[in-house]
Order: sequence, then structure tokens, then C-alpha cells
Amino acid sequence: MGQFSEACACCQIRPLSVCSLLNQTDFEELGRSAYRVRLAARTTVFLEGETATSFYSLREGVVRLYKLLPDGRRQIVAFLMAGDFLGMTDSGRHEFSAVAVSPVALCKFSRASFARFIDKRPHLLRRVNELIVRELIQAQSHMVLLGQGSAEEKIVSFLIGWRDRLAKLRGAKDVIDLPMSRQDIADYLGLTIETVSRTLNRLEREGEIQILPGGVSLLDTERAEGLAAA
Amino acid sequence: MGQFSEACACCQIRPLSVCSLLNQTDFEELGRSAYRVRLAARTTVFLEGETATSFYSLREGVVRLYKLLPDGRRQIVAFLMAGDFLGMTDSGRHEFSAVAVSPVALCKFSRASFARFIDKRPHLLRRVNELIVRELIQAQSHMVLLGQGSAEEKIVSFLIGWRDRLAKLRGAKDVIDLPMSRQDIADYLGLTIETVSRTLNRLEREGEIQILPGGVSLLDTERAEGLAAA
DNA sequence: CGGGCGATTGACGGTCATCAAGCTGTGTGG
DNA sequence: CCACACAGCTTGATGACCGTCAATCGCCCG
Repeated sequence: MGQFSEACACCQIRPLSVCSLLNQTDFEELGRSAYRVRLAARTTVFLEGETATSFYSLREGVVRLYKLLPDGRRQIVAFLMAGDFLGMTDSGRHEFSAVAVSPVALCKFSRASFARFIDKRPHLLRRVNELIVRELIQAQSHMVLLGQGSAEEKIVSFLIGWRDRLAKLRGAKDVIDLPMSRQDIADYLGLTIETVSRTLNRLEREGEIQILPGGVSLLDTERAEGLAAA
Repeated sequence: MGQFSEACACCQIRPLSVCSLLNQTDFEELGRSAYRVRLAARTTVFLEGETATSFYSLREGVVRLYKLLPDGRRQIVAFLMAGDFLGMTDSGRHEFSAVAVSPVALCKFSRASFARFIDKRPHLLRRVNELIVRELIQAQSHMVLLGQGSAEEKIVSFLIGWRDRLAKLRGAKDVIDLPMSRQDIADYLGLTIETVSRTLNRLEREGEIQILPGGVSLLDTERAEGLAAA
């Protein structure tokens, strides 16, 4: 089961992931119990309501976490990227669906074996804790975004926030990759696709951003950061 | 420091709190390091930006967790009630302000001593974990509320959600206590106070609820639960 | 070339924010 | 005991913003 190989040894995102605090022998043992999985864009990792059988650590790509309402509306609760940890629940069932937005690479741990492993290593539990708290803080910032502010503020804050997360991962760049669709952005911000499109294009006309295929480039960083406020 | 006395021994909410998994001796030791604090309504527990020095376990009353924006707008991120755990951050500074909405009773633990205590008891760490996950799930449901839906849906969902939380605490009742002000509800749902007031009164005219001093009573539970959807 | 999906653009209307005034209950002081 | 003030809540009129519906565009891929 699992395969350690050199895969883990040269894991690029180890310091950002759950594994960051493990010593070499623990690291290798955990690696042996992990399945390395690759999924194409639009593939689902798990669905809302399914019983949770695994935890995942995201190594590459972007995953969206969302909830579907009975009438078809959709709220995206988070975009996850490399280093993020998925699959925690308090009920044993997934509260949300997780779908790959771009091609992704994951490490998959069976719930049972992960629990057994963690029992012996309290410091790992503490690491998991940090990751959840990080996610909680992010969720709370997202609430501020959703509750307050105009479409423009929401979109600019989203761009700034996403840029900062990308920067932590691979250093600052002036181009912000946006692998998700307009619809995804709309469902993340509680807007419609038309409003997202209009707002982005207005920002471009006003010289704040430049729209590129698969992303945008921030031209007036000052003003943008001012608007993002939060 | 601290005082165990019989306070903990007859703690009503022990099974709901962090302490639920502790054995008798651990329970007594933790109790000795806790300060039992009472605060009047409108008193602040901690402010956004302060360095976090303590954790708190809420025993009675309601606390609001919120963030202030530079221009004075306010987003309430959560209402906390008995059994909830406050004061976790990933940065050492509080990301949000916490203020008592009603008179509250808290157990206060210094960060350092709590950390020392927890180091020896991994099962307690696991309990903390559960509490954070619970809060995360709640945060995510709140996002769905904020992003989707009309003022009416938001308000009805809020009432249903609050009723259910109260029910877990002290059993089902037909009257829902609302210790928070209209302004608080508005800031929680991303609405204005006028919209909250109008919507509640319309719901009353339509026979769905009855407005009481300090709360409401759900008359048409069926229809309300249908509207709440999420 | 044609089909299809995602994004853009336009016209219109509803919902909710805004501004403003009045109401109700509670506490305070004369 | 009443008058007054104040805070929280309610109610009304108006308009902006954004959602809805619909048409068009651009691009990729068969």
C-alpha cells in the first residue's frame, strides 16, 4: 500500500504541507501510507454527503470547495492550493464537494491509517491544528468579503488575496493566474457571472488591471490595495 | 493562580466544552489553572490586533466575533455560545474582536500554561481540533448564507440556525431568544438594520413568526425550514 | 465550416441601501 | 409623578446597484 519512492524525498511543497514538522523516519513512514493521485480538471475529489474515507494534502493545482443548494445555486466556500489539507469533518460525512479546477496532484491518506499514525505523534496533530486554524481565519476573512462591499470591492479584494496566496507559494509576480472560470469567481463572491465580467472589464478600461488569457495583471497596485480594505 | 473549588465540579456545560474528554484528575488540574471570569453585556473580551495572551471557554451568555473595516462598516463573523472556544490564532494576534452581547461567564486559560498542559495530553488536543472543525463548518455554512439568497432567506435561515444551536444547549423550545440587537443581526447577515426590521415585521404580518421582547416565536415552522434551504 | 462553451455586452426591473422622520420603552432628574 | 432625553426600533420615499433575460462574440476542437 502506498509508495514512498523518491516522490516524497523531492516533494517541493513539503515545508508548506502537513509534513513540515515530521522528522526523516516519520516522514518516510507517512509517505509509505500515502497514495499519490493525479486528477484532471473538473474531476471530483469527493462529494457533499459522501462518507469521508480519506484525507488529502494538495500538492499541485487548484481545488474548489462548494455547496449546492436545492434550487441549483452554488456557493464556493474556498479555493484550495498547494499545501492545503482537505477532508476534515466533524460528522464523518463531507459537508462540501471538492472538485479540481485545474489538473491537480494530491497525497491521499486513508482516514484510519492516518488516525493511527497521528496517535503516536502529537506534534503532527498540532500541525493539523495549525492548518485548520489557518483555514478558519481564511473562512472568516471570506465572510467579511461576502457580507460587505460592492461588486468592485469584492473582486479587487479577491484578486489581491489570491495574488498574496500565490506569492507565498512561488514568490511575487505581477501576473495573477486565475485558473478558475468567471462562473467560479461569481459563485465564490456571491455575484453573477455578468457582474464579474462587467466589473473586470470596467477595471481594465479604467487602467487598473489588464485581462489576459487565464489571468490578469495588476497595473495600479496602490489603488487596488486601497480598495481591498479588509 | 486559578481556583478549582466546586465551580468545575458542577459545571453545567462540561460535556459540551473543551473539558469533555478529561478524566477527573486532569479535569481538576486544568480547573486549577483557569480563571473564572464574568463580564457585563457590551464588555470586550479582546480586540482585533491585540497580542493573544489567553484562550477562553464560554460557559454562559453570547459573544459576538467581528471585524471592523477602515470606513466603519462592521462584519460579525460569528455569535458564540456556551461550549464554544475562543482565542485561537495562527499569528499570535487576534484577527477579530470579541465582545459580550449578553452578560457572559468564561473560563480563561493563559496561553502558555494551556500549551504546557496540552502537550502532555494529546486527547485534549484532539478535542480542541474537533471544536475548531466545528467552528470551521459553521463558518462555511455562514458563507453560504452571506453569498446566496434574499434578505428573507438570510433572516429565516439565521433564525432556524440559531434555534437549532440553542436546542442543542438546553433542549427544544418554541421561543427563540435573540439577545443580540437588530444592528448585530444586520451586521451578521450583511444587511442593514432597516431591512432586518422590515423583513421581521413582514414575516410577522404574514403569520410566520411572532415578535417578542428579546426574541421571536416561530409559528410556521414548516414553511420556515423550507425557506432556510441551505 | 459548424457546433458549443465561456465570456461579453445591452436593456430592464427588482431588491435592498440610503436618507429621513416618527415611534416606543426605559431611565433620569426636577 | 411627570417631563425629558436617549437609544433602539419601525416606517416611508427614493434611487442605485446588481440580478435577470437575451443576444452576440470569440475561441477551441471536431
